[in-house]
Amino acid sequence: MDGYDKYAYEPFAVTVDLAVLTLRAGALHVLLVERGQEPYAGTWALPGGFVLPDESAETAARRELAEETGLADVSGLHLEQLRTYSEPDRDPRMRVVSVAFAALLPHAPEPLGGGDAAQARWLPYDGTGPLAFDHDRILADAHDRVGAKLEYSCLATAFCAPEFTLGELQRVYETVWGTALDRPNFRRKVLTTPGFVEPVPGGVARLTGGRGKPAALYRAGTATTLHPPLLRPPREGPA
Amino acid sequence: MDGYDKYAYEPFAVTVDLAVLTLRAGALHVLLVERGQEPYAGTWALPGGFVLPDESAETAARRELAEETGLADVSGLHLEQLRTYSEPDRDPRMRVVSVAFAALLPHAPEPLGGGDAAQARWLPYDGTGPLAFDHDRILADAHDRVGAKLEYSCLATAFCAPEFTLGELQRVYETVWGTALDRPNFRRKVLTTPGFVEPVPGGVARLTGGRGKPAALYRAGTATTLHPPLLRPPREGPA
DNA sequence: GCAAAAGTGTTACCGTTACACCCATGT
DNA sequence: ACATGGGTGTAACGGTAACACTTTTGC
Repeated sequence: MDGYDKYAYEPFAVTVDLAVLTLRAGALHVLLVERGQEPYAGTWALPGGFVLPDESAETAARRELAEETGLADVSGLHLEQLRTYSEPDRDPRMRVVSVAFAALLPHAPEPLGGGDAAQARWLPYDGTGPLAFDHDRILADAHDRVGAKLEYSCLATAFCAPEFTLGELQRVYETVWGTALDRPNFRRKVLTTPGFVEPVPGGVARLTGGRGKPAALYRAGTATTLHPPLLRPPREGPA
Repeated sequence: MDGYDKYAYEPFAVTVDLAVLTLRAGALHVLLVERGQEPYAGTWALPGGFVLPDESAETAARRELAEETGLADVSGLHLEQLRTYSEPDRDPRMRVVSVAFAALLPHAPEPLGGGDAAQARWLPYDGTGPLAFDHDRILADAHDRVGAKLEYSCLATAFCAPEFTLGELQRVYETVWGTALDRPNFRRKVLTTPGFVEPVPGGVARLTGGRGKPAALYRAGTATTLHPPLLRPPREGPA
C-alpha cells in the first residue's frame, strides 16, 4: 500500500499561479495577463507557468514573478504559498495541478510587460470581471489571506516602499480591508508594537499628497507577528 | 509565454500526505505507518498516497483518511489543506509533489490498520523520532497550523466527540498548546462567544474521570470563527 | 485665512487576568 | 473527611474606541 514502488502514477502537469497585489492610486490592483489562445482566449488570467524539473514551486513562482513584472530583483518581495488547486476539470485540456501564491509589491512599476512575456497589466481588484479557469477563486482566496494576515502580522509593510509614513501604512489596511480606521488609534497601535516599525533616524520628513504637514518616515522593523493583533472592526451584520 | 499549448511539461507524481492528529490519554498523537521498502525502510512516515486521475487532492486525502483509519464514515471529520511540498529532491527516486493535509479525529479508534493498508499506529506527537522524507517538517507545520487556528476558530471541537464537557474542550487547548489555562476564564470565554458551543438541552451530565462533580454536556455550535480570538498566553522569553 | 494632513491627549468602555470561593461526586 | 473535578463571583489591569484638540504645510 506504500504505492511509491509501483510507479503506477498518472502524470500531472504542475504549475504555479500568482496573485500579485499592489496599491495604485489608493486602490488594490492585481497583475493580470490577457490570454491569447483557447480556452478563455481574450480573458484575463493570473500570471503563471509550469514548474520546471529542477525547481520547487517556490522557485518557479519567484521566477515567474520576475518574468511577469519585469523587475530585475524580486528577492526582497513578499511571496507566500496560498494553497493548491487540483480539481480534475479545472483545465479542460489536461490534468493540471496548480500551486497558488500571493505576492505583494510596494510601488508598482508601470504596465511593465518586459521580455518575452505576454502583455501584463495592473487592473483594479474590483471590476476585473470573471477571470479564466478558477482564477476568480484563487484571487479571492489571496485577498482573504492577505486581509487576515494584516491582523496578526507585519505584512502591511510589504506593500510599502523601504521608507514610508504611518499614513501610507494606514492606507494599506484601509484599502485591503475596505474600512476606515481611526488615525490616532492606528498610530498608537503601530508605534507601541515593538519591532513593527522603526523611525528613520535622519528625522527626515516628506510629503505624501500635496498639502498637509510633512510626515515622519519609518522603516519596517524586525518583528513579523503582532501581539496582540490589530483586529479589523467586526462586520456589521444586517439587523 | 502562455505555455499551456506547448504541452512541454514535465510529468510529476502528485501525492497527498496526511497529518492525522488526535488526543489519546491527554497527549497529542499522530497516525503513522512504518515503511516497508527503501528508502527509509523501517522508518515511520505519514500516511499518504497518489492522487488518482479523477480525484482532486481533497478527495484523495479523504479516501486515504478512510483507508488508513479504517473508519466507515469520515465525511464529518475535519480535513484541511496545509500546503504543498515540492522540493525537487524530497523523494530520491522521482519527482514527487505532495499536497499535505491535516486531519483531526475525536475519539481515536484503536490501532486500526484495517483492509489492505500497511500497519498504521498512533504514536505520541513528541517522541516520534525522525520521520521519513520531509515528514518531520510537514508534521511540525500541521501542529503549528492547528495551534494557531485554535486561537481564532472553533476548530477545537473537531477533537471532541459530538457531545463533550467544557473540561474536555479545555484539555484540547492545553494539550495542543502545551500550556495550562485558567478554568473559570476559559469557561466564560467559551460560553460568552456566540455559536461556539451550545448546551445539550436534556440537561444531561456525565463523568469525565472517576471522581468529581458531573459536568454539563455541550455540542459544537454553528460559529466557525472566534471574535475576539482566544489568544494563547505569550511565550515567556528568556530574560 | 482656510483646507488638508500629521500628530498629541483624554476618557469611557470592554475583555482578560488572577484570584477566592462554593458545589457535587467517589473513595 | 477528603480529594477531585465542575461551576460562580469579583476586583484590578490593559488595550481599544471614540472622541477633542494642536501643529505644520500648500493654496
